[in-house]
Amino acid sequence: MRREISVLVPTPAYSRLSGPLTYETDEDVQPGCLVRVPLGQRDTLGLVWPQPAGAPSGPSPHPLKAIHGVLHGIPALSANWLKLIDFAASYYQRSAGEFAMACLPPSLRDLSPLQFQRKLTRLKPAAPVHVEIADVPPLTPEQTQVLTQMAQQPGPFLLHGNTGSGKTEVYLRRAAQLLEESPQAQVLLLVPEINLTPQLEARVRQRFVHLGEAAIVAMHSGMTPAQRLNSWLAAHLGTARIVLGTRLAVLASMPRLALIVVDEEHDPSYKQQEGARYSARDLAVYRGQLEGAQVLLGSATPSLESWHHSRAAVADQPAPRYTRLSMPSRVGDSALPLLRRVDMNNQPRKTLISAPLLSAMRERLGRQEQVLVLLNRRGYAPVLHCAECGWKSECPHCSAYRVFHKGDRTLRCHHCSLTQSVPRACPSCGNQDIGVMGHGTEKVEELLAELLADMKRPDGSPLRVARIDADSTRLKGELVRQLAEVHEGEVDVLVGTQMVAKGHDFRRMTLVAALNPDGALFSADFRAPERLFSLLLQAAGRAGRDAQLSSAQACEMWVQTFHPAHPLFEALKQHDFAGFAAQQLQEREQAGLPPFSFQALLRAEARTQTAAQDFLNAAKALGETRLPAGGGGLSVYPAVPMSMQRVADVERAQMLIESHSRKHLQQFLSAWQDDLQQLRTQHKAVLRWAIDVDPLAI
DNA sequence: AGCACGCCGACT
DNA sequence: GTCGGCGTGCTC
Repeated sequence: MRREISVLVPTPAYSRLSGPLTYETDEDVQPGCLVRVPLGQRDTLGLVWPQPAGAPSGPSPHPLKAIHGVLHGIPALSANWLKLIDFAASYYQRSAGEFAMACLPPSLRDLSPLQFQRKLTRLKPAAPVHVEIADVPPLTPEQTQVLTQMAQQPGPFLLHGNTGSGKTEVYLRRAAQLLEESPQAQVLLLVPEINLTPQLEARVRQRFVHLGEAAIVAMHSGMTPAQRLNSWLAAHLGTARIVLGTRLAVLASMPRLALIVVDEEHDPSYKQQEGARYSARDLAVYRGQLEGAQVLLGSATPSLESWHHSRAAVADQPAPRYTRLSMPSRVGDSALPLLRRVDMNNQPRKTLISAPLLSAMRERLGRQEQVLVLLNRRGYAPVLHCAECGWKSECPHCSAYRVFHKGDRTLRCHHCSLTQSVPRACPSCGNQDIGVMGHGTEKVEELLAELLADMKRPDGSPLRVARIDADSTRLKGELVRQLAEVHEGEVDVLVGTQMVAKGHDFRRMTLVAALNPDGALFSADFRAPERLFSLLLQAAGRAGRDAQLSSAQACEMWVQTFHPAHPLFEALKQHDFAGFAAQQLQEREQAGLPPFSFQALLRAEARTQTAAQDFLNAAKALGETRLPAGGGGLSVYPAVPMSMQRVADVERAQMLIESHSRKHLQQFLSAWQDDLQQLRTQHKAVLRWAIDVDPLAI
């Protein structure tokens, strides 16, 4: 019997084909089935979508094409999963087809029904094994308390636990409980960056070894297409009981999902920064509610959004959305690091490493302890400049300076990757004597090697200063190798960007220093203080995880600053996240910023800044006719250049839309899409545009 | 986005 | 005479 079915195909919203397409078929295909369909000259993957309610069953305006085939052998994607895609696509203003196809494994797109069949027959079944699980640490009273609450309440939960308080153990225990309760239950464990946490995967595998090797799968963008397909199938078929993945895993098909854990929930990498700009943390909360799975967000420094959503209940106010759980103590009672501030106003101008910090470092190193030095700027010097004529190493294609890398004597643009060798003389006036301005990690590494040249290790060899940043870890496997060196004590001083502050525990590290964190104190980005606090507290948490250290060796976090009395540092000194958050939230509330308002950005890219802004302002004009009189609590701000205005010769501009009501913002944005489509024909100079809902940086 | 069609410059 | 540049337009 010939039937008409709706099918999602991979077409971006701006291709004028935003909705599902209609095809004919003889087969009995249900929503959620994967099919091959003809699309123009192509043969492409499609996802059968529920027929729109009250579908006009009259004759279609155009002759319909028949589907090419069905990918048999797996259950259809669940109604809940389709609903998740539908919600996510509409919330983040993308077409459902684009969203759905983007979260299916890429290699699925290239398989014919026959190839797909063959693939399925080669899958490994799950094989539980009978083994004793070793090394399960005893629970602390706080962990017990938190687990009891999780067993009694539905959530979602925000677990606020200091670094070292044993959050991971809570995740594992709760997962174990739920997996045991139901022999088919599945757990989704999300982490910011899987490359940084290979030891987490090892720990999960060790703890759940009895489920069998196939029951635990990883899911992240670093995997090969074949690996990703295997993991996806295992999750979809229920073979995988635990999925450990990065943000893209939040959209994996898991028919028996019982628990979603979002570790380090504040981490910005949960927000996708291109294509469909979704927040995996926020989708996790929605998905948990949709599928009846418990949601646990964990962090030592929760995002202010999550913290606010877990505030104490107040009469006459809407009930908080999350249940807050707290674990303030460190396992083993190791002390929290002490904060030491160096007032840089009292140091000689242009000091990079102050005398008090250096002597503290030397003292630690003398006791064979390790030191971590943080500077958020890679390369040797951020700018090269000529004192004669004022030339600076600007990038010809971007609104940024090219950074001087001494190691390979290059000038590199960190935005468009333009790399040239360092000129011998000023390219503008020929002056031989060009100098550097500012400092990066390479310079710190070099300087520390000089300053510590007289110190020896117990075996008489010189101290080793190493650097870990995006440059030193460009080659695959380098990060893991370098971190292993630090762990083994081969390295005495580690210099790095914020990438080393995440996720790694260095047992012999007893001093962590941030050389120049002041930039974030007075930044135009209202989230900068939140990120700095989180970074510093996390970095401090790297230190002193070794409970065997005596109190005389108590760990220290050093901060060099021109604003030692800044409230952020006061709160950091007390390890007072709650105080810091309260103060920040108060400022946000007064300024009408998130989480007290909701934002979206419309971004445009064009060859000229004017073209980009013209498009945005035309969109603004059309949008404003849609606003109710008085604006309805919604503001559309004028177009402005982006803070990185030009990248690779493309000019970028953006426009902020703000509302006190998430619903109003949503309604406005979806209606506005029509205007934007219209404008496309009149603004051919605009290369690309995109809406970013809940943007992280403005 | 892909992938066609379509109309103008440098090569066997 | 063809190969190939990317401008414009369509895909149930």
